[in-house]
Amino acid sequence: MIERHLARLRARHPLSDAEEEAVRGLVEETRVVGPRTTIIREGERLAHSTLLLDGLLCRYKDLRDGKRQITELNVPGDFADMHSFTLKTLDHSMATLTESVVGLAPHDRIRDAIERHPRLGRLYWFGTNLDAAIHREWEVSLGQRSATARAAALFCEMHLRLGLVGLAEPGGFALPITQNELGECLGLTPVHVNRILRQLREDGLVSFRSGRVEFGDLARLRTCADFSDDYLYLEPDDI
Amino acid sequence: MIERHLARLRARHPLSDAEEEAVRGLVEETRVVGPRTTIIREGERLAHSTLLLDGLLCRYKDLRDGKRQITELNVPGDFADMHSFTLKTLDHSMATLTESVVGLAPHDRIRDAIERHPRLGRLYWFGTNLDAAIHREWEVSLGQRSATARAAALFCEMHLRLGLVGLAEPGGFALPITQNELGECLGLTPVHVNRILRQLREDGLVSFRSGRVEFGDLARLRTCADFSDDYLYLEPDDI
DNA sequence: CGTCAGGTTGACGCGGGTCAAAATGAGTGG
DNA sequence: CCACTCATTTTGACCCGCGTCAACCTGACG
Repeated sequence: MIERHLARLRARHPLSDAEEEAVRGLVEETRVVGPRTTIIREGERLAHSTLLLDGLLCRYKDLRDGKRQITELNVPGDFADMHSFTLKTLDHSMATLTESVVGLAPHDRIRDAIERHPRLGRLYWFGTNLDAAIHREWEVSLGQRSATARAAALFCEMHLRLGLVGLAEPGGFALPITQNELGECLGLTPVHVNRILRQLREDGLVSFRSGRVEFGDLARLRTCADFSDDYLYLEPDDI
Repeated sequence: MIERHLARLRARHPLSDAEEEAVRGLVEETRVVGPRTTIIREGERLAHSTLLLDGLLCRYKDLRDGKRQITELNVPGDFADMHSFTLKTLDHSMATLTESVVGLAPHDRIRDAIERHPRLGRLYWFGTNLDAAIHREWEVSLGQRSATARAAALFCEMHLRLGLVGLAEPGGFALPITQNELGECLGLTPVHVNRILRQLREDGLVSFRSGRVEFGDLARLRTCADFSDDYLYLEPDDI
């Protein structure tokens, strides 16, 4: 199942055989985790990074008043917390949204692989910088976009990211999360999420129903979100 | 002026003499840039990273309707766009807020230094992961905090980050930006920024006037913001 | 003294939050 | 197959934080 991770790496940067071999050697152990389970708690000391092989994860931060903000979603193929390699402890928690399969990659294995293959280090560094770019785009959504545009932008993003690992079709994709969880991504209450989903559906832009996103008019949806995919760095490049 | 950068690195991780020497060799050229000047435009291809030696920078993204969201502020000592080392092109623009002095570090010098000193690579990787942590905290602010709490949280963050490089006093610090720019950080209109600043001032928590932040009651301000400094990773650690 | 950027204030409107209740639908056990 | 439970979705009524619009004030600078 590590193929998805390799596919995602290769989509942007070619991999040598030796690099591929090194990547395959990173995962020490795989685990199956049930849905809605916190797997890493804010502040916990970590000696491994988590590769998402299948399922859906989120990063989130809790607030005093019981609310939480989801700061990113992770799709299969993502090294969900490669940043713990240098941070040692995370400023946020991580939880599964659906049942997931994760691979554990000990930090010392990562360090060895990187020292032997410096370019691999740059590729994984790129990966964490991509996470930061996604965070920035979410900041733009949360700070400037209307509720409707925020939802539209999220659907556009997830469509492309899931597409990279073969988990999206041209007309839609599975996103098995609740409207409440969608609200925690978008900084909205579940009630208002429900209202804007209805509006997007009635306008024929996109429908979100029983865990699936189905596009009605992708072009108009992109316009509604003022969406540009630049921040996802889909184009291959030297590194 | 690179001392501030070295001080910031050393505050979290000890540096060997060889590493320090390598850092000193990164900057090829320094430039003075006037206030409110865009120095890197979204999408531009970059062959160097920018070290902020003095002044204040911001990263921002423009929207179709003319608004913009500032996604992070950079303080002296920050490698403002180390992420361009792996991304090659940025998903956002960068501009000075005040007159600034920047050092240009060519990517090939960075690559050499890192291959010779792998730990230095991890230190700079840590730096970009810290940026991502700051982005996440801003997502929390933008998504969940009230306007007042957002401003309070930003003042707390900048106090600590500027303090790390000796640019803050216990009771306040210089933050020479306009209320409009503050609004672009917080996702608020300048009018509303003005109102909440008045409220924070009248409540005796903090005052923001003619480019300076003066704390009235730091403890209550932290409570008001639900602020925790964990995400700034102030504690030294092995890497 | 004029100009102009930025700060300040007030009146008013709207997007999204809050509260409450009902509808739906996926289990689960009898 | 039905009855029951519980999470989730849906809808309506109402409210408030923040945006909008517009005017005026302040201070730096020529």
